[in-house]
Amino acid sequence: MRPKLNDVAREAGVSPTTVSRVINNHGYLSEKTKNKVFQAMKKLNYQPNSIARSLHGKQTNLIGVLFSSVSNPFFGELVEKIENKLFKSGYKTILCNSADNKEKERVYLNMLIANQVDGIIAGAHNLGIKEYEKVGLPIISFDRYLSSTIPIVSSDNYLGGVLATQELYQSGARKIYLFASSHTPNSPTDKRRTGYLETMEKLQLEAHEKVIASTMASSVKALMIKQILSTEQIEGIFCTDDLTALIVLQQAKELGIRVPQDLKVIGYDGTQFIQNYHPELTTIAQPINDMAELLVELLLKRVTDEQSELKEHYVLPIKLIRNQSSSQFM
Amino acid sequence: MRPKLNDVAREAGVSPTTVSRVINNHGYLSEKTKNKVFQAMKKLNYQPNSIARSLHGKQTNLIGVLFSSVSNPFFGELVEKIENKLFKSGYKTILCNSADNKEKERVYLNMLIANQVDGIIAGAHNLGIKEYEKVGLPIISFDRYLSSTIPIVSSDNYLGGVLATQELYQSGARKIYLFASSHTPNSPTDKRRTGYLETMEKLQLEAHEKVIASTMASSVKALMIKQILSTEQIEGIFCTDDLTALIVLQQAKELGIRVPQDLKVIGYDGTQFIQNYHPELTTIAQPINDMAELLVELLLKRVTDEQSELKEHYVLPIKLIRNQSSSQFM
DNA sequence: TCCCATATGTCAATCGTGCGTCATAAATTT
DNA sequence: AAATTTATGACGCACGATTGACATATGGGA
Repeated sequence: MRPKLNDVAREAGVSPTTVSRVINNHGYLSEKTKNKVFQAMKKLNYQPNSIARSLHGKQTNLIGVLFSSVSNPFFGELVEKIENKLFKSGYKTILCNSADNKEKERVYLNMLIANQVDGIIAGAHNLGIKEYEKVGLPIISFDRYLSSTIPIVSSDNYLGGVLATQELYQSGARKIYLFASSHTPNSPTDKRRTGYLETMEKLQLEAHEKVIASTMASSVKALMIKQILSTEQIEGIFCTDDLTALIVLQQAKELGIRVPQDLKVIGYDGTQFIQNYHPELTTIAQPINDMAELLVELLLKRVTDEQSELKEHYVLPIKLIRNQSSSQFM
Repeated sequence: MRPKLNDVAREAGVSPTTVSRVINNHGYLSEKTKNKVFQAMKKLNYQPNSIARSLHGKQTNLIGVLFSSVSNPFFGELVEKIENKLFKSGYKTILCNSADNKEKERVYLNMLIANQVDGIIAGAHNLGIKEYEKVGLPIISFDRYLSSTIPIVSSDNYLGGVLATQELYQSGARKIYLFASSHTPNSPTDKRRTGYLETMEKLQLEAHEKVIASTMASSVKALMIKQILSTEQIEGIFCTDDLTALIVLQQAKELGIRVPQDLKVIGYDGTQFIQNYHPELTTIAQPINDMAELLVELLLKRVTDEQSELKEHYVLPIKLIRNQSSSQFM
C-alpha cells in the first residue's frame, strides 16, 4: 500500500497537520521539523495523492491535448512541444488522438470533463461548435474556428498560400496547380487555397485544383498523383502539406519528370523532420515552437484567470524555406 | 459550476443513492427510474467526477506512457497505437516525453505515482533499475531490461541484425559497415549489433562499426556520414534505424555514390511512414502494431490482477522489407 | 394472509488531503 | 514580567462519490 500522509507523520514523529503544513509550506515551521518530515517522506517514498488534493477543489494540473494523430510528423512535433511546455509549467498532458473520428472525439471530450482537466488544447475538429461550448472549460483551438469564445492560434495560412504561389511563379512556373489535402471551409487549408486562388488571379493565370484527401491511404494518393502527373502538363505544384509534396517528388521521379527542371514543387508545414530529411523540398514553414508556446500560454492564462481577455484569433508568421525543389533552373 | 450527483438526484426526483446505483448498476433498479436518472444526467450534461470516484479506491483508468519523444516517427506511431488500444479498453493516456533527460524522467515517474495511474508503459530508460522498482505499480517495459519483475516487450533485434547483414551480403556487398545509433549494452541496438557481428564472423568478413549517436543534430550526423562515405570504401551499410539510413541515402546521392549499384543500404524500424514515403529503402520492420497491442494487453493484465504471471521477455518477430536500396544490381 | 423479491430512501462512514479554528507551549521582544 | 511571535498539536469539516446497513413500500405468488 502506498504510504499516506498519516504514515509520514508517524514516521517523522509529528502530527499529520504538521506534515500537511510542510508539504504546502503553510504557517509557521522550524527547519528542524521540515527536515524530519522531508526525510520521512523520502524514506517512505511518499508522494501526496494528487487525486485527493484535486478533490479538495484544487486544480488537477491535467490538460487534455486533442489532435487527430501524433504519427503525422507535424502533429507529432507540435504535440511534443506542447507537452514540453506544459510540463515546464507543472501540467500533465492527457494525449487524445481522435483519428478524425467524431465519436471518439466526443467520448474523449467527456472523458476529459470527467477527469476534471484544467483545460483543453483542441487540434482535432470533427465536432460541432455546440459540443465544444458545452464543455465549460478553458479551451484554445489550434487552427480552426470553434466558437466566438474559443481563441484560435494559427499561422498565416493565407500568406502562406500567397508566398507559395509567388515562389512557383518567380522560379518560372506558369501552369501552377494546387494539391489540397481537403476542401472544407473554416479549415486552415482553405485559407492556403484562398491565397493561391487570389494570387493566381492577380498573375492572370488559370487556377487548377486537385483534392488529395488526407484520409486516403498514401498508396492511393500516390496512384492518383501519378495519374495526374502523367496526363496533365504541369509546371508547378503547391501542396498544402509536405507529405503530399513528398509523394509528388516520388512520383515525378518514377515518371522521369525532373524536379525542378520540368516541375517545381512546394510543400507546407516545414517540420524539423522535413528540414532534416528532405532538405531538397521547398516549403512554407509554420512556427511550430511558437505556436505550441502560444497555445500553452493562452490556455494557462485562461486556466489561472477565467476572465482573462484573449483575442479571438492569433496569427503567427510563416516562413518560406527555399530549396532545390523550386529553384530556378537555367 | 459542474453539476453533481446531488443535482442529478434533484432533477430526476430521486435520492442521491439511487443515482449512484444507476451509475454503477448496483442493486435493484426499475427501468423507469433508470430512465429518469439517465435523462436527468443528459439534461444537466452530468459527468461523474472521476477524481472523487478514484479517491474511493477505484481505478483512475489513467496509464502513463513514457517515451523519449513522439516526434520521432517510430515512437510517434508506437505511441499512437498504444493510445488507441488503451482508449478502446477505457483507459486514458498520460503522455510523457522524457527527451532522454534523466531528471525529467524521474519527475515524471513521481508525477505518475502522485496521479495514481493504474500502470506505466515505459519506453524511455535513462533511470536506474531501482527507481523503477520503487514505483510499486504495474510496469511493462518496451525494449529494455529494467528489473526482473518488469516484463519486456521487444522485437527480435538479434535476428534483425542477422537478416540485415545477410541481405547486404546476398545482394553482393562484402565491405559491410554497421552504423549504430548508440552503443549501450542492454539496449536493443546492441543486439542488432550482436547479430551483425556474429553474422560477419560467420561470413568471415571484417566488421566495421561507426557510432552515429542519436543525440547528435541531424546536420552533424550528415556531415559525419559524408565524411565516412567519402573516405572509406564501403559496399553495404546496415543502419540501426531508418532515419540514419535516410541520411546515408541523401549523402550518397550528393557524393555521386549510386544506390544500390555502388552501395547497398538497409535501415531498421520500418514505420508506416518510411514504407509510405521511402519505398526505396530496404529495412527491417518491427511489428509496431503487435508490440503496442502486447504492451497494452500485458499491462492491463497486471492492472487487473497484480499476481498474473507474465514472462520476463516477449520477443515478437521482425520482417525484412526488401526494396531497391539493397537490390542486387546486374 | 403472509412472505419474499423488487424497488427506493435515509443515514453514515469512507477515500486522502487541505485548511481553518482553538489550544498550548516555547522562544523572543518590549 | 507581560506581550508577541513562532512552532506544533488536536479536531473537524469539506471535496464528490461509493457503499453497506437498515428501513419502508409495493406487488405477486403460495
